[in-house]
Amino acid sequence: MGTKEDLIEAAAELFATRGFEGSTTLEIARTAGVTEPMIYYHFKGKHDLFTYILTEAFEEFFALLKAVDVDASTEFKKIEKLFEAYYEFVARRPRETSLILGCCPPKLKDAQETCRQNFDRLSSWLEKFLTRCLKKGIRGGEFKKVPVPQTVNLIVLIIQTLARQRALDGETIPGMKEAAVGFCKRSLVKSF
Amino acid sequence: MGTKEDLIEAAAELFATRGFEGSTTLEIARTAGVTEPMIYYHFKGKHDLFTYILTEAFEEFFALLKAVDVDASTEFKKIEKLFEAYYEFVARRPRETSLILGCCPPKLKDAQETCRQNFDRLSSWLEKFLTRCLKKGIRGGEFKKVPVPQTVNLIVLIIQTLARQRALDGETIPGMKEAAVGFCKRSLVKSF
Amino acid sequence: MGTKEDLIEAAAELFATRGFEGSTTLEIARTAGVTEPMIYYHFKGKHDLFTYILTEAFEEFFALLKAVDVDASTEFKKIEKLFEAYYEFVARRPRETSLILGCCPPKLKDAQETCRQNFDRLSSWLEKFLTRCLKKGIRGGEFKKVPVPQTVNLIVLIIQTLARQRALDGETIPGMKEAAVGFCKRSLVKSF
Amino acid sequence: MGTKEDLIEAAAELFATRGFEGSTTLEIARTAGVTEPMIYYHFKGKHDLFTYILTEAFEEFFALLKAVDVDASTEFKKIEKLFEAYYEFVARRPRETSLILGCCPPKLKDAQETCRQNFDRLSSWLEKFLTRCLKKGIRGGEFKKVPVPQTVNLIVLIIQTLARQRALDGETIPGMKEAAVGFCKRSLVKSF
DNA sequence: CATGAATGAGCGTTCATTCAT
DNA sequence: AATGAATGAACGCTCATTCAT
Repeated sequence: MGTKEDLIEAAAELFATRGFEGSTTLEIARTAGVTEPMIYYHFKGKHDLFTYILTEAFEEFFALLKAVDVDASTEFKKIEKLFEAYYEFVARRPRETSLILGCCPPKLKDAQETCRQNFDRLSSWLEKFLTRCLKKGIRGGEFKKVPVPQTVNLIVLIIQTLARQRALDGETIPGMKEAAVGFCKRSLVKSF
Repeated sequence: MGTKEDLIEAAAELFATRGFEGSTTLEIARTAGVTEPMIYYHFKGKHDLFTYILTEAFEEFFALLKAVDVDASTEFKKIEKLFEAYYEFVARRPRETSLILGCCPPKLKDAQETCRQNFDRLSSWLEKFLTRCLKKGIRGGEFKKVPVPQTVNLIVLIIQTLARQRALDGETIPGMKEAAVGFCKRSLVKSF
Repeated sequence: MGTKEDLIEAAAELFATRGFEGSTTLEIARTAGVTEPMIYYHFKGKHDLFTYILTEAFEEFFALLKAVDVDASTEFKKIEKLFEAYYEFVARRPRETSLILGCCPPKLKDAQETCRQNFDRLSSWLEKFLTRCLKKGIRGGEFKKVPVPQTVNLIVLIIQTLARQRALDGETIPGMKEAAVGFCKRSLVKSF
Repeated sequence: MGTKEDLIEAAAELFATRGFEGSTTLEIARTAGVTEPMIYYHFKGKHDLFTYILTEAFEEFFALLKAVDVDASTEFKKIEKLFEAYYEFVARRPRETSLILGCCPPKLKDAQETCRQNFDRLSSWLEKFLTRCLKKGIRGGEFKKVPVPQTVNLIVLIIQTLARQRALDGETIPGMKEAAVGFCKRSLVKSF
């Protein structure tokens, strides 16, 4: 495999487990089996390498999410699909999930970050998607009359933390996804 | 105020906003208005200072939780009280909440950490408390028949992430606590 | 002697002989008999150390020049005094002369440099001083009718290059100052 | 044009503007539109490339100087011719003039440098040439009785610094050459 | 209690150079 | 003739920690 791929591989692993500041360029290079300057041959620097990995991960994740936003027999089915998309991504890219949902480095708080844009894009996509679901479901009599923005936030929170848990620790309690879907269903769907 | 308190104050603020690795001993000392070696006079080092702050915070938090574990008219009331205890702690110690629930420094993953013990103690306390609640509630007919360990994990997850959100960003969406309690109530309580 | 002074001493020596880019912080520290981080304890960095030395040198030099700008029996006496001021400075601070007049690092070309301001200040002072001398001398019949701005530039050039030569190589040809003064006198003064 | 010429062109430009240490092999290669290893195909290394450029420049310069050393009606005419040779070279090869007369890299101080030999050869040629001029002129009554070696050094100094000034900054003050020639003439020639 | 001064170890980064192709 | 990939060595700088006072 190419050196660049090795570097990405090594960096993803280390960033996910030790964080950005906690991983050194020397460690990354050594883990990749090359010397430090190779990082600077393939990337502009440590930060660029980090951004590259995150951007790639976000792209793949957004592609997965796109498949969620389609018609379904009920509104709750759509929410269920969202759970599945997250679980799918965790399964395929556990390390990247840690990076996206996990302990985001304090740096990402700065608005000028490229990565920050992806975070915001994800948040607003989720918000719009779930808001539409809930409103339609309530109007159509499928859902109970729940406060929309707060419930949206709750569902996002549950999905993301669940995915993060799974990415970091693995499936410690089996059947979490089904339980979470059930938990939400009981809380939302009328005839249940 | 004493120097030690100034140091704790400054360190708590910096650790909460910049993270452990992102805060330097020089910054901490300067913010506290003293010189660096004072850190080593009062504590064994940067790490010890961090541990001290976290341990103190945990103690206060555990004291708050103890008040939750008393009799209540219904099992769900107990869960509601747990929500309130978390919100109370966030209100009183927002910085410490960030430290306890927020992006925990990767170092804390090491099992030998003193802090890790507190995390585990909190987890197991919550698990035991909620497990008892749920089982009693189900047996007594108050709750629907939900899968206990998974639901326990879900409630913990919701409470903690909610508290963390509030500590980090403030009450961005008003009425989140009530919405969360309602969300859980609908999902759990039979006659609702 | 204090560490800061040792660092200044070592840095002045190295900067003068090897240039800014050619001197490393490690060399400077070792020559001063301390470790590298001491540079960063006493100065903001390598660049700041350089600026400090140059600024100090310029101050001393300007003080010397101030003594030149006084009344004298003839205009040429003033020019002679300027030669002497330069030679005095070379004798007292040979290394600093090398820095001020010698191979200025390419960086100093940037207008935003603090040092650049000193260079410009020196240039304009010399220009004004000599322009006044020459004009007065010509008007008063002491000097021949020479083209003023060009002759000013020539005298500056001679003085500075001579001083630089002396700072870098020492007095290789004896009696250079007297010869230079004579050279200019023959060229400028009428009754000679 | 061949790759080697492109490299020389690019390197001359960069060395002249940024200095030897300030120019990197990557920059040189990129400016030349080739890759770094080409430098090592055509030259022994960065240093060799520098030496090559300087040596070439010196050769051309020496050729120009040879034309100066011929008979002329007066000794001062010869000196005037020397001024013209320098100005001719500046006009034809401004970048190389910067390299030869400009802030010579500190490395060139080492005696073992190939370039150093050229510098010395130039110096001694100038010294011999001007010494002969002055002695003849004094003996023949054309020149005033000036101290020879010092005056030689002064004339060299004036010519070289003037040429350097022109190469680095352009003709900032017009008529400098004429003024310089006039300055020397008044100082040297008796019937003037 | 408190500090100014000092340091070992390490970090991200750059650079001239080399090598396999 | 030319290049992509790779590296050893060094550089400017930071940081947690220590020590003499």
